[in-house]
Amino acid sequence: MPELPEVETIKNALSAHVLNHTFTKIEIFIDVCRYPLAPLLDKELCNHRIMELRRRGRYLIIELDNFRALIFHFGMSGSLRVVPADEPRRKHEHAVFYIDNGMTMRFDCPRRFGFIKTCVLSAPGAVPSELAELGVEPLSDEFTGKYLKRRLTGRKQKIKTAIMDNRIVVGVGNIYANESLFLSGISPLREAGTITLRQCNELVRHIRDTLHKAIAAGGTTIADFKSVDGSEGKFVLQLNIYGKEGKPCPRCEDTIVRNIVGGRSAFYCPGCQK
DNA sequence: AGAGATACCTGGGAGC
DNA sequence: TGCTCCCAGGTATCTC
Repeated sequence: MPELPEVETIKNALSAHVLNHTFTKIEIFIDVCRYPLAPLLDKELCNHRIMELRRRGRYLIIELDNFRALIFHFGMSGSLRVVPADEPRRKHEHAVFYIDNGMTMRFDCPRRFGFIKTCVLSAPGAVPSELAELGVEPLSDEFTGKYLKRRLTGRKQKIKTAIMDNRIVVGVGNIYANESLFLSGISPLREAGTITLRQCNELVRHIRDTLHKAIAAGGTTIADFKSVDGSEGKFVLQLNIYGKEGKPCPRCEDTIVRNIVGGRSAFYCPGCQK
């Protein structure tokens, strides 16, 4: 699944192929991914220079020279690859962008959880209004224990739900949330507002740590993508708690349990996560 | 307004 | 072997 580091990777690799180029044609092959794809047929998206690629959270933004922008989200199975225009289309390539250099950029999304939106920017370089509410980047200096504590104060929702809320911090998925709560010794069921500053510091440290490990482990994906063959890399993360229901806790050997929190599986050790 | 539930979708694994 | 069922995931939207 494209996590935050992988979207960054996609952005960097894609830049070389599309920056300062134009799309000459856009084709869609299904009506709807997460949202309708018909807006991609807007002629304003073609024959305008691609000015900049940006990442915000798990969103990729491609900005054109006419205030138009494309916002990509890859859901859990989406990807972009750049291949020659005459290469046969794969089953789940739902949108094909023809580039003025003979290549195509293809949006592949088997589970259709991803999306492509179009938007009009208020100014060059502006944040699309759709993304204005997003919280801080987890690897930035803004994401500190103090910041987290401030955002959690007074919140009654569970801590796991809170750290997965992208209005607070972007890019913390279910696996990261489970793992970083385990490493911090905090139960996912804890009321967010009761987490102390000290625990917030720990949580921030472990979220960053887990992300950094994911980046390191994602190296294969990076290499593959740069070769533009689009093959998926092995995203390997050392998991302590995720998916380990019924197994002994690696820290205290109590039995790991699973609970549904915010509609998602929460794995935790009742012995050492309080 | 805050918080929780749900829809969206399909590949893949489990169970029969 | 082949069938059915259910689950995973992030976001937007709905309801309470």
